[in-house]
Amino acid sequence: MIKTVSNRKRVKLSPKFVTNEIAINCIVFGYVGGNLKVLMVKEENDGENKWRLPATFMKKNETANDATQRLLQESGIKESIFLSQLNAHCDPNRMITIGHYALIDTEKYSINKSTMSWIKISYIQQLFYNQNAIFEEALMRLKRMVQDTPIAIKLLPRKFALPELMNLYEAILGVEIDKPNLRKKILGSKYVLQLNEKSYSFTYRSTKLYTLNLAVFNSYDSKIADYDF
Amino acid sequence: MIKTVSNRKRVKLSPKFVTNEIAINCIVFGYVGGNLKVLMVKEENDGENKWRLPATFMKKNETANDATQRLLQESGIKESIFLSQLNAHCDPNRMITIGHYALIDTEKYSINKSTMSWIKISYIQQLFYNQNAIFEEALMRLKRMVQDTPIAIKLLPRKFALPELMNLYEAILGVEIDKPNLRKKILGSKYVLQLNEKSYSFTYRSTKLYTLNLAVFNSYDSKIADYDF
DNA sequence: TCAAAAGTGTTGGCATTACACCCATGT
DNA sequence: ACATGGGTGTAATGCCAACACTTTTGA
Repeated sequence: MIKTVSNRKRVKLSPKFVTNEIAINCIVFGYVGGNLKVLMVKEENDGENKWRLPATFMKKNETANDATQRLLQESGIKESIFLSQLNAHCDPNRMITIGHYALIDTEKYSINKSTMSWIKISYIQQLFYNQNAIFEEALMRLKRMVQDTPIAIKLLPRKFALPELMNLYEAILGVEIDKPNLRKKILGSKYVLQLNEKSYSFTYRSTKLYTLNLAVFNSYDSKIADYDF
Repeated sequence: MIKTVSNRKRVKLSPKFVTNEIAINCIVFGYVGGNLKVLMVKEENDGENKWRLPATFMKKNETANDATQRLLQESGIKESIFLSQLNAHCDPNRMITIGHYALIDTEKYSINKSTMSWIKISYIQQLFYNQNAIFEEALMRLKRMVQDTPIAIKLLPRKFALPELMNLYEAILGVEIDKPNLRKKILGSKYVLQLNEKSYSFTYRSTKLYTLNLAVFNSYDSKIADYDF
């Protein structure tokens, strides 16, 4: 067996090693008004209103995760469905930004800052600095997760219709979904329970309502944890 | 369309926001002597030789990727098959460590530092600080990649036998592989070309040798790029 | 009454799994 | 000669994509 170091002397940094300020930003995904949206911050710039990703800096005694939780709290989001770190992006001589992405149940929590709002992902164009790269990374990770786990259901309201879920999948993946196959997959999975109610909220048509089968869903929690990386 | 900020005033940091020193470490995987191994650094500690992951600190003008490349260079590794960032691990009040993992063609490059050596992954026990978490993360990412892409072939010597590839898969995934099914998969994929040679190097038995079909393999480069996240 | 959208059923193909088996060879 | 490990073939399975189809319902 290989013996490894259990405690090590404190490293002394020579001047050539820089220390940096650490920025945190978070791509917050939510399903709002039938659309996949991202939480953005309004910023006054030369009298014009423009948008950027929510961001903060790491404080003393905080981990990156702590700082991100704080960032969410400050926006009125007490809890997220899922939160994970993305790559750290380095802008030499400027700063290091650790990206994150979060999934939010927008039925449970509403943002409390007038400077923020939900922006449809198709509207997001050119972000400044490295924020586009981080956004793309978040979207790619969301796509991967949504294809391999049932987590998308948690983005929907507690009572939802299958066409609504299909609409969400299409928004996230950016492709058309085959309706019969999606129904088979979802209903066959036992993730959802059918309710004795019908809805007119999503479309003008009435549709059967379903709700998450928590017991079955929770048995997949360990699989969802894999998507931390 | 939403307008976004294209340039922003420099942020002034208040004293409550800390700046940190950024450590880099890298889990370097290689296939050596029929085993999956990781590059470790010998460290004198109270007269005993112990092992740790290769590490450095980010210098001025460097990105995390730059620093990792430098770390590899300093060990004699000019090029890697694959290199990707892992999560940043935060130890409050101490430092931030950005993990990386690299795959190395050990036939092409040999380490030039007497303080380093290749350690079988099954021998790696308790690492100090957060290095275990980073190691587990690297291994999980490697497993995922190896299951979904043919990259494992690139870890092998230029000429290799199928039982050797099978052995590598078993070492990485930690499970038994069904021999007939693996053969079908690999040979059916056209990733490999059969050579008119036989080998006695891997086992005492003679086996047919194969080599990577670069043209076919390269058509999957874009898929491999997905594993940056 | 008609179009659009909800909802159902059938099919074929592809990939994965399990496993039985033959063959070559080093001891 | 025989055990070990290299190498081959086949059948069962399950998943997924494609698509034809019926039913409902709001306008």
